[in-house]
Amino acid sequence: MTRRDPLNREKVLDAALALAAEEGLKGLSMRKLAKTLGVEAMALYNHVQNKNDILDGIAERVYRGIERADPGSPWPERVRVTVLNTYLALAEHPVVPMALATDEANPNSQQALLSFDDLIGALYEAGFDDDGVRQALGALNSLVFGSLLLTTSGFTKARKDEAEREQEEQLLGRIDPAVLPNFSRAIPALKAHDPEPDFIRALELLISGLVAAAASGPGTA
Amino acid sequence: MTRRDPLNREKVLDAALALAAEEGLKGLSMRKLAKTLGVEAMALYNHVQNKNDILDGIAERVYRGIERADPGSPWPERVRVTVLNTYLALAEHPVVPMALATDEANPNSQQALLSFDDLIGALYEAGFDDDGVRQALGALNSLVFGSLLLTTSGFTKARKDEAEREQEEQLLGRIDPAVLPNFSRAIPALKAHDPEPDFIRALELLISGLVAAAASGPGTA
DNA sequence: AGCGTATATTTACACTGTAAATATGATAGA
DNA sequence: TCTATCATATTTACAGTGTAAATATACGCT
Repeated sequence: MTRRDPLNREKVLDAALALAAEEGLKGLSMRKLAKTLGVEAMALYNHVQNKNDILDGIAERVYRGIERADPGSPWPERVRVTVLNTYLALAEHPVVPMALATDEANPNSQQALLSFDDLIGALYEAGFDDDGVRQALGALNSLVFGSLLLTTSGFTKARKDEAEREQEEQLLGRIDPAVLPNFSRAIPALKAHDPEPDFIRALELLISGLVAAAASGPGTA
Repeated sequence: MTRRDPLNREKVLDAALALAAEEGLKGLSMRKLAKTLGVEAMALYNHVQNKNDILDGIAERVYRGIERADPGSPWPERVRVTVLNTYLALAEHPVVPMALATDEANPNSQQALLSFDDLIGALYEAGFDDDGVRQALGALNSLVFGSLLLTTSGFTKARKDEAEREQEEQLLGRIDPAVLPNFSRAIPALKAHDPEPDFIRALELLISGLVAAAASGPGTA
């Protein structure tokens, strides 16, 4: 039953990205994905190795969309732009950091390594030695993925359905200001917020630290 | 078939923590868990609401094990100790950050909120306003979870089995130093490393930034 | 001794990913 | 035009998942 307009990998990845955007990583199943394409589940396997391959594919695609920093700009700016662009690209497709963190997608795709390469290049140029580069890279990466995952998961998730919102209300109601005085006080500020400005501030904090460390000697990040 | 020594919630959580330590979050299934307890899967439901309840339980238990900072110490030290102790406790049970990040466990358990409360208290004492507290808390949390998840997942995972190691070798072999000059150079430094010292350095970086921000005025973190 | 209750098992259902075998239909060659 | 080939899609199947419902078991108490 070859169709007049047969499937191909790109269409499968398109549909997967769309389905994951609606239903999340756990809602992305081969059968449901196939249904959105008007096909049976096993048909997908003609165009894709398996489900992990799909996740690898969408991760690689999202990484490909990351705008690269101007190689001529000073290194702190290169770090800032590379990290921020990575954050922004991944934030548009929360399924990707999720899949990377749960090891369902390969974090070392060729496209991902390109971004890493830019970042590492900037850090070497800053004067860090190998250990310093590893530390700085780890810190920046941690901030990106931590921010993305925390804002996606229950900590501070922006999009909540009715049941979740109700459960949250219940939680806040059960909080005893005598037991958690500081948390209670901070509750209004912790309410769902645009995570991007907070991320940018944290990134600036980290970059300032890196600039200071780079100036004060090689090695220590 | 009540047994001479019946199950209880604590035993289930013990076994779940042990099984998850061996097989990871995805390897933790009700049937396998039951088997380690010499019981059928449905027996677990007499002591636990469902699988999410188990994950909530082990998360809460791990959070309970976090040593709290001396309330008398200066705020940067309180931040340092609270964050580090959180990191250390979660690092011993990687399944917990994983379950929190994937929304399979409740990140706002009573025990978790206790740690948050300490942290938030320290930040208010530092002079941050509500927004500053939210930003600083988010940055610290992101660093903790990002570090934990990245070192657990494929990015820089320490424990790898044979297949993974082989796949990694293959990946490194396919890297073209002309395409990824900086990454190639950094490969030796990126090899599996103890993540804890790197985390501590990154945390110090962040805390330094917070100290500076707190001194320079209220609000901005 | 026998009843009630807490606990454990059995069975069942709707899902999951995917291997293997089969069917379909478009295309290339005679 | 007929037919053989081959890429594509479907069907069937299996082992696994979480868990609802019904059933069986054995303990403690009166």
